[in-house]
Amino acid sequence: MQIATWNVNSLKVRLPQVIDWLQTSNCDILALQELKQDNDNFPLKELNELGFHCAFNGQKTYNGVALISKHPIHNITMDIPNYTDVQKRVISATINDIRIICAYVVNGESVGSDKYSYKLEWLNQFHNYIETTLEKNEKLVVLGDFNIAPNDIDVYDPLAFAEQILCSTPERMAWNNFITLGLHDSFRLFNQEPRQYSWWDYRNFAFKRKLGVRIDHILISEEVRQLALKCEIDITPRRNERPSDHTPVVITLK
DNA sequence: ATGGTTGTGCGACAA
Repeated sequence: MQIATWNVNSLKVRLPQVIDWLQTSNCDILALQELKQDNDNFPLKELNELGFHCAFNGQKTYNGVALISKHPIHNITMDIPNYTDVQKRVISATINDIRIICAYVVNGESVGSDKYSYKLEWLNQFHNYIETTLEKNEKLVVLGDFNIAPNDIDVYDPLAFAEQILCSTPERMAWNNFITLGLHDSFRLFNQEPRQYSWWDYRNFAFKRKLGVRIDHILISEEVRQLALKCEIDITPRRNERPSDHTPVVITLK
């Protein structure tokens, strides 16, 4: 059983790549972020015809998240309950007895900006939502674009990124608060190497120059950790024509 | 590099 996360930066543009990747990877559950389209435009018919179940929470132009699954999707929850947020960033559901939370965390633009304040408040609300969910679901996977590089090893130039967006102490504290809940950074359970990135800026040939950041993550509860066989970043889609700036991260469970 | 590129949607804004 494979579960993956991928920020596609426009599902409209990336749909052929998503379908191609679903078929070549043989992934069971794919969590998408940054659909950048409203629900009326979600390619439901096309994905259904290929045998996938879908749940989606989109909006025009920005944000938007979805779950695409070979298995039926149950108990779908949109957004963070009891937190008023017009931006569509979260969708949760149960698939094969595993509770899945797919998130597109606020980017935050730059430290000290209004968007940064929103990011920190959003992360606090998200933490509370995960905590509540964990009380009711032993098998939990929280995955998506976290827009946080947890440690200096996750950044190509730690000095340049020090206390900047994606790497600031308050953001990393928010990440550590997820870990304190008992969740594991599944990628680092299996790989301690540097230069393991999930996002590369479109500008300055960042991908070719291997200047990336690891900001897309799969957090797993202890009960899921017992099932985990591996977690890998698949950089092949980043080599596509007209790629997303992010690439998929995939966990394999027993 | 206070630049650079991509996406939405057609001018800015977001990332």
